[in-house]
Amino acid sequence: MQEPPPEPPASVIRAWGRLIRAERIVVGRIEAELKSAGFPSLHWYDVLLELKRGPEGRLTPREIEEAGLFEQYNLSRLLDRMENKGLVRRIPFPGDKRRQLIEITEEGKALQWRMWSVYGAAINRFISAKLTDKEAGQLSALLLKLIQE
Amino acid sequence: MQEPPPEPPASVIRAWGRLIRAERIVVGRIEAELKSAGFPSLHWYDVLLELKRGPEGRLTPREIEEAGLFEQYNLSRLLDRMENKGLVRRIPFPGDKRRQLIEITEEGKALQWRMWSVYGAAINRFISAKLTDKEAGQLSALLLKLIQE
DNA sequence: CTGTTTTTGATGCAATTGCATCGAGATTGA
DNA sequence: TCAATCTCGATGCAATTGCATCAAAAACAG
Repeated sequence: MQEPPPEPPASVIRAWGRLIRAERIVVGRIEAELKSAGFPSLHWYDVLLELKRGPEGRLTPREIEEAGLFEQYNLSRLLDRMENKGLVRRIPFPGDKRRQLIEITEEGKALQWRMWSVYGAAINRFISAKLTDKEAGQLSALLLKLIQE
Repeated sequence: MQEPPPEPPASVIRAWGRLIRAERIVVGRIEAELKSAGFPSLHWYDVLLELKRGPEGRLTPREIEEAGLFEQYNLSRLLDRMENKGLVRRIPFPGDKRRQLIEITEEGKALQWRMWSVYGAAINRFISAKLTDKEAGQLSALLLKLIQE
């Protein structure tokens, strides 16, 4: 015999609802800023930033996938689009013909840089302005608990 | 002359990254549970729940849109799909021929209920298990600051 | 009133995402 | 060694989302 699962606590349900809302609202606002400045979406930015941080500006698709929580098939096609725009370049992976390395181009680096000026300003406006440094730290710590395991 | 915008504080950048990650990870886990139990996505659930709470199980599309942060065109088509499955019904809005009321059906109510047993259990597993009641309250309070304005 | 503007919901079309599966190349295990 | 399995990335096709715009009805302004 199995009991029905206990109702989640009201505090948890409220936190969960706000997590979804806060994420959507802030992402929406930031995406709107990027778009109105003529830039592509945050996904593009994420790929560019990960690559820039990687050794020699290179990562395998799998690494990008994990870092940015992409689906394999979505990333594959996103990289197609980015390659078409000259932001990244696919190069062979030495010693394994299945794999490949994605390398950020100079153009890609430049775009990441230009996007950051808008993105950073948006973060300031939509997040820094609403939280003290201490509160931001508390928020990070709480969210980390959710991510772990 | 305009200064470049100051870099957002590291604490804020970290919190922002975690907000995105936490949301995606938890949504992903919960959606996976729902799907593997044969249920539709959280969007459907959100619509059903809002309707169930509304007076007589009825709301206008605009009200659902605002409550669930839907785009107008997405909601319009989501309601098409839900109506096709017999979960909701469109009825005329008395005194305004532009508007309409969306009414949840008995089938819709039943689905919301069955989904909740899986959804609630998932919330327990993925959130309640990770946060104390007090922490959930702190998280809500911090996220509220982000949402406001 | 009556012409203009606003609100509400729908829809054609393009872009993106999700799902299933594929082919090529590595890796494993008897 | 070599057949079976697994990993990596791509892709056909369906579903969903985003964008622009529309038509109808209501609200508004003179």
